[in-house]
Amino acid sequence: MDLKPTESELEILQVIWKRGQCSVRDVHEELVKNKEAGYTTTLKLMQIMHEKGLVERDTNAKTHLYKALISRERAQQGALDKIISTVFKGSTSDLVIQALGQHRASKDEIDAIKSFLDQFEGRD
Amino acid sequence: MDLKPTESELEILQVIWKRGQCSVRDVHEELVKNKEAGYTTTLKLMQIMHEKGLVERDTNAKTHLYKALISRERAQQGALDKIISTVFKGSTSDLVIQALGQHRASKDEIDAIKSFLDQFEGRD
DNA sequence: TAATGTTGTATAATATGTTTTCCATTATTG
DNA sequence: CAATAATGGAAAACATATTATACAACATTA
Repeated sequence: MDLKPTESELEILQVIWKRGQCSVRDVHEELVKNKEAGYTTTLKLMQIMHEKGLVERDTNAKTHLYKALISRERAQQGALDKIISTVFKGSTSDLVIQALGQHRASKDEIDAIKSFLDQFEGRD
Repeated sequence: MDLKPTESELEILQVIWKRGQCSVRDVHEELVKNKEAGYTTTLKLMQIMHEKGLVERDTNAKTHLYKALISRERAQQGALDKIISTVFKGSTSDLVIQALGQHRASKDEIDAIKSFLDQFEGRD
């Protein structure tokens, strides 16, 4: 299984991840809030995603319901792996530092990350 | 200016960033260490990158010399912005935590990140 | 100096992958 | 059954990647 969603497929996955289970129309309504898109375009993409095994669907009712077969976490990791190797010379800490440096995190975020880091302390 | 390098363009930029100034052959020799590629393919890609304004070139000598017009940092930020919005719901700290969680950073890396975070402390 | 080989760039054609649209068909339900 | 909504397939429209071929510059040497 390849399981590497394209750009548009990710937009659709976003919606499915958020709502859990969606009809094509559900997804489409959500997408058009942010961009132009024809209904059949959304439909077609979801069909393709089904062929690729990115989503499954329940065809019992008239309106088919789609669910994600790839987790948000896995897609996140895939995206991270890709950019770490293509622009960050393989260095995760470079990525982390660049992300934090630009973003100017809030105190809460910083604390969340610090306490997350504490988990690892004394483990090596 | 759009300035969003494709996958292959990034591979080429890697080499240029590392060496500073390159002929097509320089880049090509480096690329073929890691993958199959025809010389004219590399040439064509670099020509396209020139058209897009990703690189500039000095055509005085017979062998043209290319330099990057986009910095590694900017490409990194662009890549980060993209995946933060497409898979991380806009949350930078989610990205950081996911990156660290998977990667199992070394103590040195953790310390580097912590001290980096300390810079921000008390700034909000 | 004319012929030849080498190395480089340019261009055109082709292949591949993604996104989008159109339309005929099928299924559901009022 | 008719109206409505969804599906599936074909194909156009794009973007990206690859390859083949042509041509220019230059050095070498017979």
